[in-house]
Amino acid sequence: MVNQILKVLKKKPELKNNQKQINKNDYHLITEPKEIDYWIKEAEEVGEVAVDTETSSLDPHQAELIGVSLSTKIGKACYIPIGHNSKKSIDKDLVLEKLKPLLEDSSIKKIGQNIKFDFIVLFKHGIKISSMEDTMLMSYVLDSGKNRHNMDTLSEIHLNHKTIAFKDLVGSGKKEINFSEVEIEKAKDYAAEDADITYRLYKKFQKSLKDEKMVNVYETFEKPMIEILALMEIEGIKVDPKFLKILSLKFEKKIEKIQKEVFKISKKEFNIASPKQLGEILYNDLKIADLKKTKKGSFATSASVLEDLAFKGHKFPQYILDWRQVSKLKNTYSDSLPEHINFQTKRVHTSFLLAATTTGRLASSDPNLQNIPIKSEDGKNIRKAFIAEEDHVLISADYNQIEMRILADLADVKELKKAFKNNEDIHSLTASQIFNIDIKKVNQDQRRKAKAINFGIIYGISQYGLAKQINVSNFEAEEFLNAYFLKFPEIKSYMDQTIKFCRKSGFVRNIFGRRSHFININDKNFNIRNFQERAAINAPIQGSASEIMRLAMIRLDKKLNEQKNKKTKMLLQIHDELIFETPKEEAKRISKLIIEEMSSVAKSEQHTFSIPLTVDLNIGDNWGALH
DNA sequence: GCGTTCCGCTCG
DNA sequence: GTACGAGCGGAACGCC
Repeated sequence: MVNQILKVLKKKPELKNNQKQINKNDYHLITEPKEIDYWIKEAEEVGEVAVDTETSSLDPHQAELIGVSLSTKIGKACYIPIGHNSKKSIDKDLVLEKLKPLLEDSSIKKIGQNIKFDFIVLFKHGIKISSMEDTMLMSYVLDSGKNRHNMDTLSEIHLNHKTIAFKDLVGSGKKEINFSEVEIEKAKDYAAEDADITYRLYKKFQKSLKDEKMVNVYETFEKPMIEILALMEIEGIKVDPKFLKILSLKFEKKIEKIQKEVFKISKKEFNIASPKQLGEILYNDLKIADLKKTKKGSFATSASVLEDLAFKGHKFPQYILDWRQVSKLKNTYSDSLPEHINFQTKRVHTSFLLAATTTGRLASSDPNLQNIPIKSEDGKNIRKAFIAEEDHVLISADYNQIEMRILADLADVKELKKAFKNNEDIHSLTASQIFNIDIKKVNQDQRRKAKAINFGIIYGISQYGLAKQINVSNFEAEEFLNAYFLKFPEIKSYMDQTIKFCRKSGFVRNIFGRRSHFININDKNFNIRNFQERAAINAPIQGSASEIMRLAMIRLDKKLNEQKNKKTKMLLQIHDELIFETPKEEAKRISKLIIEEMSSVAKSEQHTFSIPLTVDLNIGDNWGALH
């Protein structure tokens, strides 16, 4: 709820009345290959060039190249049409032959907006762009959390200029046409503008990064990730569609069976997936529960509500929970993953988003491979569909308790640091501290509660939230927290200091200097303010962890490239875990290397941690076998 | 019909 | 009225 309010606040750049007109007289349409030479010479002289590709699809793995635009000077750009349905289009091979040396020349910077996309598209055409700069990532480093980082928004905010909308060119819905059908003159205006705007933004952001001392974050944690992630996306991962088909059928049967039981009780058929209809049945027909509503005034049928009812012995809500779980697995995973298998590579290629989170974490989409099920038995089966090629294995390596370790380092928590150095069980230690008992006498329930508190701390806990989570009274939760802060006073002080700093500055910094902005931290609305405070406490912890993983990926990429045959491929990152694919005979040797490199990030030019980073590693022929 | 929001589920 | 950070699918809604 609060989150949604904040999202609304975040959108909407406001154009000032005196909007700047960008002169388009200096936008050139290239009509024959030799005209390109002029632009290459210009790029060589200035040592940098803004580049943008136009394609037939938003999916770079199946996108056809339609055109390339270049800009070497503010206000001056060209468009090279190579895949248009028009006689004016130039021969693609000739153009790429000319552009290849420029794009691969490491002494000339190639500036793009989300240039990972262009890298992938051109890689498929035999060109490997080097020396990349990215305005999207510069913007992200400068104000993660304040704005979105797409070019239209950036142009409006920083240049006070509204760009030509892509939709105005191609239309939308059924009437949408392919970019290759767009009239070349219009395509030129649009594409040249994109390159021009990108170059303008680059110049502006370059200065801001220096002024705000954010160059290191951009250079160290963003730029090296572009190529690494692009190559991971291009590599993809093998998924067994037959296995998923069988799972879908199994889920289908299970869904039908549960549905029958549900209708037996409701005595009529309805759409179980509709919270509205379900609410009617639950509250009006069956009258199982006291009426509960969501904030918007509709019936509340969330898992926590249904779980409470199920706990009281009702069968109906438990059936609904089971139905939802299985239909989620079917709709989101077993039915949908096979549709993402690339028809040429036979593998699934996710997209890793570098500028999507407020903390510096990556996100994954189309499909999201960072939320593949693991917690339920049915869910685990989905993971078994992710497999290694023949004679290969998958390796998974994950950081152990990374966020608690960061908290220990960041807040300088003596007891925690000691425990990590001695390789103790951190939740048991916490339990022994807050319940004041010997660590050997900690029972399951005490450890469970301590674990919940440790998580809560990382999330910027409230006693109310903790009480709900571990099902104790508010009073008891408060007692636990008091005991906790008494034993770990440095944590309390970290939390207070962090909020204080954020109130004053509007942002917090993680260990490596990245900022996360919380511009509503002083909001007069209690909910919004508290929400931002919790997020501000969490951001340096979650953010530092993501930075550690970035450094590990950069080190590993370098080490793997130094290997003789370079057969081991990094495939996926799931926040604190990396997945690799490697020939069987290399697995042992490479595993050692992975553990070494990941652990060694504890000591880097960027930061020396006061605690060790330990890594757990597993090998198997499918992802399901790795835990 | 099409785009956006709500609700609920998945993960770290 | 609440744990932090994400993305996706289906239903509902709102606007032609």
